[in-house]
Amino acid sequence: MSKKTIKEQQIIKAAIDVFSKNTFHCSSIAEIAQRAGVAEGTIYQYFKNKEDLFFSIPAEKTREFCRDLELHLEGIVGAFNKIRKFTWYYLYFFKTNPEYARTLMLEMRVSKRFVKSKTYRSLKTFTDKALEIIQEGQREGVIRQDVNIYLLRQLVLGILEHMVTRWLLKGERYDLMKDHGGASELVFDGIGCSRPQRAKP
Amino acid sequence: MSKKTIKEQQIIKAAIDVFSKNTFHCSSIAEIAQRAGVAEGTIYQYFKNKEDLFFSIPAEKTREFCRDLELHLEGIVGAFNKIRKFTWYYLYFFKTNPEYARTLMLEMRVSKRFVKSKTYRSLKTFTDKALEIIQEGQREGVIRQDVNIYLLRQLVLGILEHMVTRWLLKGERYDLMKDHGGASELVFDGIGCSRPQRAKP
Amino acid sequence: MSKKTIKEQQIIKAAIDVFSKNTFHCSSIAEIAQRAGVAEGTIYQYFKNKEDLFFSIPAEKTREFCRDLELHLEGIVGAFNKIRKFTWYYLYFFKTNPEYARTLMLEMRVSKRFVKSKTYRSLKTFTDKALEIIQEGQREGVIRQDVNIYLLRQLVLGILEHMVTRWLLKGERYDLMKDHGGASELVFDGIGCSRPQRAKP
Amino acid sequence: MSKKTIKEQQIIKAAIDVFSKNTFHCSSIAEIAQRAGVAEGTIYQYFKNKEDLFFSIPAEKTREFCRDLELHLEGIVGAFNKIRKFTWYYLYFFKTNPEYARTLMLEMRVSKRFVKSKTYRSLKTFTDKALEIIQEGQREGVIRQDVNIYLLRQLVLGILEHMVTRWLLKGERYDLMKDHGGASELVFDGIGCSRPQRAKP
DNA sequence: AATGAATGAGAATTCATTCAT
DNA sequence: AATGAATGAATTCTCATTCAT
Repeated sequence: MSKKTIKEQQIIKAAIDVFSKNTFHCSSIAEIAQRAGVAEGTIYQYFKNKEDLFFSIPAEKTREFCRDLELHLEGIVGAFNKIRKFTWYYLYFFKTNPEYARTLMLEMRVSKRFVKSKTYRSLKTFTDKALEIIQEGQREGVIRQDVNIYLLRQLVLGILEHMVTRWLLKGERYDLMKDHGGASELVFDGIGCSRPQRAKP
Repeated sequence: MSKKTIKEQQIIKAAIDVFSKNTFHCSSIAEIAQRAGVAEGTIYQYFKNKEDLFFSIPAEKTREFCRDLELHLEGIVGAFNKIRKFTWYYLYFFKTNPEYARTLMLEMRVSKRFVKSKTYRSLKTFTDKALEIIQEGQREGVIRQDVNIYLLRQLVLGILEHMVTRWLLKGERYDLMKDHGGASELVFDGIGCSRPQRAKP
Repeated sequence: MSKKTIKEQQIIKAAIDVFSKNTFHCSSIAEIAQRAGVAEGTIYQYFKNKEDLFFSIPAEKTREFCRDLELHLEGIVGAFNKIRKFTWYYLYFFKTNPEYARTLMLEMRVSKRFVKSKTYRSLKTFTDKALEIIQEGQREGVIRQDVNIYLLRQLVLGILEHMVTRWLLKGERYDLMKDHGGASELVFDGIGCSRPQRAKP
Repeated sequence: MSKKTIKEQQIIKAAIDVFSKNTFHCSSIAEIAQRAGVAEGTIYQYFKNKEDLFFSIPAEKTREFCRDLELHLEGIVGAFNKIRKFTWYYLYFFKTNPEYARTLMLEMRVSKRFVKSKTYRSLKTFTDKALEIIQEGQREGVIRQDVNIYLLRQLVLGILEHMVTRWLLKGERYDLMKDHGGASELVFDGIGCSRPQRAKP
């Protein structure tokens, strides 16, 4: 990792800490600089402005997320099992990165500017993965053919997002994954998946 | 309506407009006052401060929402039909109040201070209604007995919230209700509801 | 006392309370009105503006002070005894009117606008009295002829003022009159008074 | 003097000018900044807030006063002569620093917040000096042994303070030092000092 | 005479960003 | 490349005063 990149990483790490404690507006460049151990001016060597720094966070973190997601899916057979692993990892990732979770879910996800940003599009890698698994499921015949796969993906991701958001707003006072069983059974058993376990007449 | 209440309403109306265009921080009291046709100082006769005004919006709107929801549910028989109406009205309400939708979904819902506020608790009237219908469904036997009703409610409301949020972030460029059929079929046909129409052996 | 005067008195009483707690600027008409049990607008029926009300306080209190001073000096014989009584009463008055003392000494006395005001000149009644006693002392021969009586008056009043001010700034935590003996002995024994008791060679 | 200190001095100089013209409340940061030739924000780099800037004035000036006082007392022999010089320098200092005099005497000296501030305690250097001289006088035998030295100091400083305050309130229209002779003779000849020149029987 | 709702001017403070060193 | 002092725009909130009722 080049010297430049090391400093950039330092700054992003500090930014995650600071942005996760406060609103975008209430987070100050001064505090980020202090935490990163650099001068305020230095931040402007690496990032165009405050918003640019802000949006650099998910770009970085999404790369990390996708890389590890691939590892976790490695060797798993069957779309159904992959979906389980996918949702498990999603919740696990945010449970273990609560600062980032706060920043992404409570600040960025609801920002129109973010949705239009280049970074937002980088999340596509991840949503594509979800779609890919669903399609695999259809090919395998464990997901009904007549279901709208885009709608299905939206529901799955929507519920996951909602679970994380709710957890954050409740102050992370309960185990984010305790509902994993219940909620995902309801959703994934129910929605769209042919349920071979239920005998048909 | 008293003269005092009229002015208060004017200010809230202006506040919804202004807050929906920008962040809380980027919305200025000056602009709200101008839109409401009052002096800046007048706002402080009715509201303690900017945040108080901000949180007064959902208090007011939730009252309106609940009142009309009751009307729409009037005369409907069967929990299943009530849920359909409930989700229909939910989407209809936000479709026809997009400014308020933006303020509530993109700003307030993700604010920890809002979640702790008195106003947040006033939303209980509405979530209670959802639970009531689900319970009715269990009594009627159209919803499985073994399902966790709180989890079910969370899923239903979570998906609705997600649909509205996504619609807002996409710039309201499609019809929020076009998915009503598909999404709610997926959810409500699927989740927990025994499907009497599918004959069992 | 006419109805008008009663209300005026109520307002001045409330004003003394409020102004003595805070700076002129930090005292609000709203609080004075509330304490006086009248509407804010009513105050403007009796006083031109905030400053006018402020300056009306010593006008009123000085009348009270002078009236009672006369009573206390009644029947006292000898300039020297009169001075003692004068200083005693001065300290006694402020000790028993600490709110007014704070307002007069810490706020008004140092205000250029007050020194120029009509009210300031009303204090003349009182300083004239001091001069009168000193002159009497000269006539009696207990005060040296060669002393500048204006300077002498200034010293006496200056020390008294200083004693009260210091007491206020120290939070009124000691007895304002405990030094009466010591200080005034030093001053009045010492200053200017020919001391016939000390025989000359 | 470092560049930082130079700018700090500029600001304090401007602050003295502005605060001496108006009340603390009526003095604006904007005007101080303008006079100092810096941006408003710059003031907040050096001072925590308006009050901090305000209280920095006497801290600075007291240092100057004490330093020069020592020089003026240098080489003077005899407590009595030292007291004369002390009072002379006191009046001389305020006569030549009328802006500062106004700020200190008419605003700060009567502020409870100031009396509690750290800066106020720095004035101790100066009052200690007065006490030291008085004690020297007692040792020399030119001041009576039975006099309360703290009371004596209070009287001396109180009269000086009063002379300056009166001069300021009268618009500095007369020579502050013209009474130096008269007043201090009255006080220092009279109070407490054994007058060996007056032969006792 | 009394009210009190409405006014709107006014000021401190914060902080992202720049740029000379 | 790194710094951090300097900037100055931008905004909330207060409160004396007015005036229609």
